[in-house]
Amino acid sequence: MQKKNPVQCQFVVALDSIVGKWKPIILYHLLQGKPLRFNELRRLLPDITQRMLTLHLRELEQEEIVKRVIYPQIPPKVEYSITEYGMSLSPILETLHQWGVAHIERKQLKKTENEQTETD
Amino acid sequence: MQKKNPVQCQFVVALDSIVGKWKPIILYHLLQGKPLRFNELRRLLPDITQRMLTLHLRELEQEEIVKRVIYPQIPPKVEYSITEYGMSLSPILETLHQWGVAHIERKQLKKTENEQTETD
DNA sequence: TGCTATAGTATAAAAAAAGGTACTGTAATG
DNA sequence: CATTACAGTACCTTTTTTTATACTATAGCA
Repeated sequence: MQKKNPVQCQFVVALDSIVGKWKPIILYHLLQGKPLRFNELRRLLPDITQRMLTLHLRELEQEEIVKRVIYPQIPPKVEYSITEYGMSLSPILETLHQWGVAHIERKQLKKTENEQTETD
Repeated sequence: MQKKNPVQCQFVVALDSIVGKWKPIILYHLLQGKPLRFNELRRLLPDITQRMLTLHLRELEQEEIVKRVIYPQIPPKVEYSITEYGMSLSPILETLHQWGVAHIERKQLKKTENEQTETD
C-alpha cells in the first residue's frame, strides 16, 4: 500500500476492511444483529456468487470483524455474525450511509436544476 | 451496483467517492487546505503515475469534491483544491483514519501476544 | 432410487483497475 | 541550441477483482 505517511493517512486501512463489491452489504445485513447462515446471506444477496460470498466472509473473519461458527451437523450449518470488535465499524458505516444518501439527493437536485435551465 | 435496498444500504455511494487506490491520500493532502498544483501532488505521491493522478482527480472533480482551476499561462498552471462540498467528507475520513490506526494497533497487539505464547 | 438442501471448493474466463512508456506544445533557462 | 518544467493524453500491458460453471459429501424425503 502506501509507503509514505506512516501514521498521518490511515483511512486506507479502514477502507480495506470495508471495501470489496459485496462487503458493505454483507456487513449491513449482519449488523442487523441476527446471526445468518451461509445460504441465508445468499438469499439476501441474490446476485452474489458462492465464491465471492465465501471469499468476502473469509476476509472479514480474518480481520475478526465477523465470527464463523460451525455446527457439526449434516447437512452442514454455519452461522455468521458480527463480532463485538466488528460492531466498532457500525458508526463508520452509518456515517458513510448518511453521506451517501445526501450525495444521491444532491445529484438529483443538480440534475433537475439542469433540466429546468435547459427547458427555459 | 446494488439492485436491492434502495435507501437502506447507501455506504457504497460514499465509498465510491473515496475508493480508488490513490483517492484517500489525494484527499488527505488536499484537505490540508492549500490548493495544490498537479505536479505538487505528484511530488507528494511519488509512486503515482501521471495517468492515475489525472484519472482520480477527474473523478473527484466530477463529483464536485475537488475543484480544478486552470490559469491560462505557459507553462500551464492548474490548481486543485477541495470544494466546500468536499469538506463534508472530512469527518468521514477522520473517523476512518482513527479506526485504521486502532485497527493496526490491535493487529500488532495480537501479533506480539502470539509471539509470547509461542516462546513460552 | 432420485431429488433436495447444506456449505462450500476448483478452475477458467471476463471485467475492471492500475501501471508503464512515450509523446504533445510552449516558454524560460543555461 | 538543448534542456527543463508544466499538465497533461494515447496506447498498451499487467495485475487484481469479479463472475461463471461445474463439482464435492452427506442426510432426509418421496
